[in-house]
Amino acid sequence: MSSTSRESVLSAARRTAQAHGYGGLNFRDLADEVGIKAASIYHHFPSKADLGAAVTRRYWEDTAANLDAMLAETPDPVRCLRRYPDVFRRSLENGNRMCLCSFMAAEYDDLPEAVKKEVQTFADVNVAWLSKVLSAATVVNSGESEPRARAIFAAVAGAQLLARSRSDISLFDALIDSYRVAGLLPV
Amino acid sequence: MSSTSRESVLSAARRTAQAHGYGGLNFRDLADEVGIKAASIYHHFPSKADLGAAVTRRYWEDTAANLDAMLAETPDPVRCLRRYPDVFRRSLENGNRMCLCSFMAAEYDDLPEAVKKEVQTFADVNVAWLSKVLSAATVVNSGESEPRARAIFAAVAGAQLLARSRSDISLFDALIDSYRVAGLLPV
DNA sequence: TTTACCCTACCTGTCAGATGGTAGGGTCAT
DNA sequence: ATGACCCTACCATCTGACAGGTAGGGTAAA
Repeated sequence: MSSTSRESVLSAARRTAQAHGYGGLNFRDLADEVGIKAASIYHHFPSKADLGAAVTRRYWEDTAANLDAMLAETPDPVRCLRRYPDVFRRSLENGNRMCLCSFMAAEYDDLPEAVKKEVQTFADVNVAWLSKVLSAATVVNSGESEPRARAIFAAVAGAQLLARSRSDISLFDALIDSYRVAGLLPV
Repeated sequence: MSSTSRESVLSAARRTAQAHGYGGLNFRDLADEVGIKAASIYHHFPSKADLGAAVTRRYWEDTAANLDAMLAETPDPVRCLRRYPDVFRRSLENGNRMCLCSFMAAEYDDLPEAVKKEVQTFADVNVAWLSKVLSAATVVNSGESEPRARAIFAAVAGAQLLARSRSDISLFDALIDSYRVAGLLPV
């Protein structure tokens, strides 16, 4: 029971930030959602910046775990790579939300330093995983896997952003498909 | 002399929104920047939503004009296509800012309806232009130019987002380069 | 040409609501 | 009796919005 509030705040904040960004987070609404009072959140997180950093850190930790689980489940690197866009697709499925860190990349100028750091780590985690799987798949010349990983990450994030602005998941699917046709993603 | 304030508000709002989004716009700061009082902005724009829509509309109008000018200046479609990412690069050069409509795509849930409409038009303008130039360049099978146009638009927007989150223009350049290597953009 | 009227552009003053944050106190398990 | 957890009650600040006023310029009937 004890640490449940903290966890609830964390996951409510995550959901909210995926729809409204860091700026859209506020203690009162968060508290209402969790069922405690706004001031009580300060017991778990000394400031909004701390909450933001904790949420973002948890976000990339979860993502890293998901990606590793996916690779364990689908060891064939080409098939696994094929599933990568699903990670971003799921946010859209979940109420037309988007990647927390893409949103925060937009809000970059207004982010506390600690939050910026976690946002960058999210990108690092994705690029590292993609780079590893690309290498294993040998779809790309060795030494080219990291630039390609970055390109895939950026392009998929862009596809999510555009699809969100139309509330249209099929647009996301079409974009990923076009990336494959064009050769950015392996077929 | 008369309509100068309105224009000043419009361009100040554009600069601000490219760094802080629609949510980052506020009448007082805008008024300070322009040199009038906050309430006076209501003389030109009846509400924040109206201001937001006007700014966004002006933004895609300017972009459309820029793209057309570029095509007039560089009629060779392949060479012109090569210059397309520069449109997005310039925002980064200008104080690590980003595309107004990419930012607003993230803020989509909190946007007034009139603003959403203009944001979508911005995407339409870009895709239409890219599609036209892709067709002329015959780098893509006919019928494939529009999906490819969308893919390029989304990918370039994603590259800008990632580069912004690192305040690193050379990362943007590297991403565009990777897109070319991968075959998404013509070399 | 004077009087009456209207328009544009901006101002002062104010308000209600939201926001991040603080002080200090209560409850309950260990 | 100590600390984890949560509360009530505030506060300062910011925000979009509005009411009402003013200064200057144009228009037009008398």
